[in-house]
Amino acid sequence: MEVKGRVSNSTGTIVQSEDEIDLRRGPWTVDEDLALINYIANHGEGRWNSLARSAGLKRTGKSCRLRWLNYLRPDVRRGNITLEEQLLILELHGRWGNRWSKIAQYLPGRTDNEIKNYWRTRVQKHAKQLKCDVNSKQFKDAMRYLWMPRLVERIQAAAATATAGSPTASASATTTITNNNNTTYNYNNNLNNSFEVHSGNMMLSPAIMNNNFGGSQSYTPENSSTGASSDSFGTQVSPVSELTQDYYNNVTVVNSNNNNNPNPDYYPQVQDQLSFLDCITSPSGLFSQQLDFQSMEPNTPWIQSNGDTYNGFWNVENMLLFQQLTDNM
DNA sequence: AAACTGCTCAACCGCGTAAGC
DNA sequence: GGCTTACGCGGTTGAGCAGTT
Repeated sequence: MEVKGRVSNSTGTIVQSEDEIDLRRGPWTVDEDLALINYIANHGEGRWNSLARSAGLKRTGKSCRLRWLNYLRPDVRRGNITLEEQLLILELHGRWGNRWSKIAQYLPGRTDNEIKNYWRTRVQKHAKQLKCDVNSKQFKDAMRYLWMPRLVERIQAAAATATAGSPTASASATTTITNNNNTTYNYNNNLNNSFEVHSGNMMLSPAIMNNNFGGSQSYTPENSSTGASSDSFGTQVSPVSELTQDYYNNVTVVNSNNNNNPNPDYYPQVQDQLSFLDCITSPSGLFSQQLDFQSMEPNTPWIQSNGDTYNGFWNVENMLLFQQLTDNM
């Protein structure tokens, strides 16, 4: 797809500025991705307009920035949104609304775009099914009193299953992924480090969850609820992720600092960082409004047997619960 | 097998704001 | 203070895919 950049002058005549000649739009090609990755590896990011020109990309700086931040960054995390992430998104959206980038700060590796898409496609869909506005009190209460407690239950269950079922593995273990072309990628280098960093910075890291829910094992990639959930981090690799991974494994963009963070700039310490323990237990915590997860009756199935949280939630039973909830208000 | 429908998500757009001159 | 440029954010679009009829 290639479009010529065109603008109209004061008389309405279509003119073509030098900068807009051959300006490309639409999906990025592998070559473009490589050019961008290569350029940023050598020169760093920022100054996106000049970067686009210098890298020989016929793209706007804006487009380059978006492609890098949302897709090509080595630490961008792909795959399904995990249960912990779902819970966090629901809670943080309740707190901040559509402040996607702010919410994304608490989900390392996730982009604001991804969270926004998640909210629009999954959460808003259920509001639509319930015939109420996503910002209505009814729907917010349904999320708070039905959806979120069930998510916590699922997270606990996943943690318990992982504790019982899998031997503790070394955090430095290699994760090997083989794609359809039988190309193998070992996640024991930078990305594995970045994964550990993710777990360390993650507000709802499995370690935290275990601590809060009675688990005692230390966190490892294998026993993480990330792995136990339907999420496929580490098992679902997009072509471009492979490209980036391959590039970073073989062409080498090595971060040598000792904190294992490949690029600390991506995850600045959030000033008012939340404590999940506080969220659950503190009277001033996020979930403090008469919400007691531990005493919630797990009477209604939260998920279907296929593990699909969303499709299984708004079943008849929960719809009735929702009805009762709204009737009592 | 073809047509249709719904969903997902990458990419674009417009706007507000910060920074630099 | 005003202008320009760059950046970042949130809203929206549309291509591609999967599922259904």
